[in-house]
Amino acid sequence: MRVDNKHSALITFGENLRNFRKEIGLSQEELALQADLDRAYVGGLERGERNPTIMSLLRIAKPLEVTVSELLEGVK
Amino acid sequence: MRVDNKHSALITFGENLRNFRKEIGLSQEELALQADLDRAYVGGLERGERNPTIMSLLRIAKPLEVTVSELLEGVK
DNA sequence: GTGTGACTCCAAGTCCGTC
DNA sequence: GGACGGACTTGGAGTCACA
Repeated sequence: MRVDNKHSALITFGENLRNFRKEIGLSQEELALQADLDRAYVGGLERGERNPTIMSLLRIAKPLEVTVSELLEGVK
Repeated sequence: MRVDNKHSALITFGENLRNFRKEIGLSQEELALQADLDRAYVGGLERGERNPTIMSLLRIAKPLEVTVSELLEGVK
């Protein structure tokens, strides 16, 4: 299920994710492939519609070459 | 269900959490109350047996007066 | 290349308890 | 105060088709 009531924390995380992804010049599709995730799932993360767990954050962080902590900078 | 195969990322997070909690001088029970979480759940987090979501991290971070990013420092 | 709704499956998170 | 377990409900993980 998607997060209907989008929380600002998830929006902020999604923006961070999108920024990091673009910096490295990947498409959602390419990132999804490298993170071994579905591209629709990655898209949902960027739009703040998902509330991922630490382990999911870890899978996303690795191909972006950032830490989980960096992905969550400014999240409150 | 509890996480049987404890991942090092979750162990690291659990240690961070325990350190922050003790610094502020709260019991697991008191923290759970302030975070509006179950006391058994907070214990499980500290032991690295749980894989929390961003929103759960946020609830824990608030009473500890730290950021989610700080809670996940060193997690990889 | 991305957004979105709908779906299944199983883990996140709750609530009770004992030691 | 903290570790741990059983049983339960909710919601995240993961996937697909189609726009």
